[in-house]
Amino acid sequence: MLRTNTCGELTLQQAGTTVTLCGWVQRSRDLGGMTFVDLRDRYGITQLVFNTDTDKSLGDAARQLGREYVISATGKVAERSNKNPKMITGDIEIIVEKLEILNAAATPPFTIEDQTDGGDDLRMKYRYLDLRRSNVRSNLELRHRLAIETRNYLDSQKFLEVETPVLIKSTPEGARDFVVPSRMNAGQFYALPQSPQTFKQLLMVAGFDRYYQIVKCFRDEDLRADRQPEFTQIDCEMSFVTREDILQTFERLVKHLFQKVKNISIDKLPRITYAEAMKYYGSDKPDTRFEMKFVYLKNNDAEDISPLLWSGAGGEAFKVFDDAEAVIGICAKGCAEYTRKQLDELTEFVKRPQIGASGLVYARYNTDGTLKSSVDKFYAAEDLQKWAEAFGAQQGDLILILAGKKEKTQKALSELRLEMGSRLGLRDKNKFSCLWVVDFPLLEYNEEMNRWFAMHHPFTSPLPEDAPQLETNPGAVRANAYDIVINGVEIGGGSIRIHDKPMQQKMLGLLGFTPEQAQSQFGFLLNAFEYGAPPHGGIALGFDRLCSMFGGSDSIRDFIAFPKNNSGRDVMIDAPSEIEEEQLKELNLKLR
RNA sequence: GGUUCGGUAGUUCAGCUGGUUAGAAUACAUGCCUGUCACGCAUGGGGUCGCGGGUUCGAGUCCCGUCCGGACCGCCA
Repeated sequence: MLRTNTCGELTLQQAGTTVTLCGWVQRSRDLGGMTFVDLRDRYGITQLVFNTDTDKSLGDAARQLGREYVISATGKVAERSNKNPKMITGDIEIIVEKLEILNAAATPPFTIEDQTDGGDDLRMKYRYLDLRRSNVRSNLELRHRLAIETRNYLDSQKFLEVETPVLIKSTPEGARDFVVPSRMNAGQFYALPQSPQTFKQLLMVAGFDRYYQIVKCFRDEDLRADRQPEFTQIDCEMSFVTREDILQTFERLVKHLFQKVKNISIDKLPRITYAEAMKYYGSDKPDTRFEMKFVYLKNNDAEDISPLLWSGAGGEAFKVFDDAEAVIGICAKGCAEYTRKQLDELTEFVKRPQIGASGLVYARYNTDGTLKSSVDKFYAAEDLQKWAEAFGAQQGDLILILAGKKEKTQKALSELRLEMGSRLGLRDKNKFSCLWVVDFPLLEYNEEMNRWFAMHHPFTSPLPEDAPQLETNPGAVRANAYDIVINGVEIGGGSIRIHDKPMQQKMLGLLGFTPEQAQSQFGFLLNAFEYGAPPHGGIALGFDRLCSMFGGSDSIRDFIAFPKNNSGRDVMIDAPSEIEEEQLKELNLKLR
């Protein structure tokens, strides 16, 4: 060993002993007669002292040290005359007797500090320097902790970790596949898995009973702050279970992780249906750290919500509301004081093309009890009063209303709800609100493609009570599927799978596969179902998202050692890149 | 494929309505300094204003194109 100790562990207890530390020069402070050097490794920072009086040449050598030099220093641990309470090793310092430069370093392009001066692009290009920063390192330590605790829990529940192949077969459903040409099979391609879905089901057929894998998955789609082309899932599957068993097993996993990693106790996870989520939050992944549920003033296609609109205070009709399929609003507590400018900002917000509302109606419930709205011209005071009641609004609150096509309005209002939540400081990164969303629709109709698509995936089973409707009214069939949502982020999802061949064939038929296509694409699975497939179901949790959630960040990139940028590039190694003509030839590929 | 914001010193940024020698902080270098810990003080070097074209007497600034990066929409079963 080149060292006797690390830079994060020495205290007064070791005072007087001679130690050798190795690490990187964080910073040096040259005071003329003496020089202080902060030596850093993964474990912490320890101060080295050089005194010219004691050893002139050693003092001069210390002055020559640049940032990020790799050095070895031997000396006595001594109590400091000026202690630094901010440092773990702040009580001691090393009076250096021997200094060795193990490797000099060029000046780094950005500062290796918690608050670095480097931008994202530069940090990614020199990611190995970025990873030296303690906050990035602690993100990866958190990731490690979560992986360990996940394995501990699943192991305790008799789950077996089994590796599944990475070179598999391309399928037309779902996301775009990454594709790998096969040299030995000219003109043929492997695909990288979007998830080990079919393999884990085959493991159930094989009788493995409980499987998990912390596994890389690949999707060739555009990136986001929370989406990488290669990402990691906690992938799980269980046999002989009901939905209830799975929800409880993984609810306990989530509680275990919060308890062990963050020391937070989580209550029983509430469950809401997809229909309720859409109705009250306009989203299938509601952020339930705050209420602010939708209130419907009008909803043409629901009988349970009576219209709360009476148009024509001044004999004039408000066409926007009269023509709308739905008129929905939220109540922002204590926002009646919003200025014209703030309201204009909100209007701009909902009118952005990404959200696409055509306008925003507001009503202030003033502290004097009067109601002032942007549609006073069309509605009498008593109408507004009825709205306020419907919203449960109190004096000082602000009601914000959108109108239009129902689904679009729900979606837009969902964005506005989140925006208001943020403005009101209701989305605290240190608070966690988890829930299950259940009973998703099994199928979605795609108008462009003119056919049904699986909302989850083609192996999801319908709810037994809805299955008879598969032929007659596929759109109404609910799936035996569930998502786990934390703070408005979809952390994971799964379902009870189809485990018999006729149902799977029917499902693939609904999705537009001919029997021949079904056989050629998924024959291995259909055949396996003939040989005693147990009832089974499972879930997959987005591990990167889980890490960023626990770390209180919106971006998963800081929780991945070597992430890709927005265009799917690794700017450090400069991938993807062109390949040699020779390689192309071997692979039987020709570029256009 | 689309919307939007940005690209100026090693780095992070400022740069007004187009106008004289493009600034700050930090980093770096040199010197001084014996208890610093974001040490301090002084001095200094450092710029293809992403790239190409246009408008103009004059462009970092305006226009067009292009490249790169960020956020978002589409997409992501």
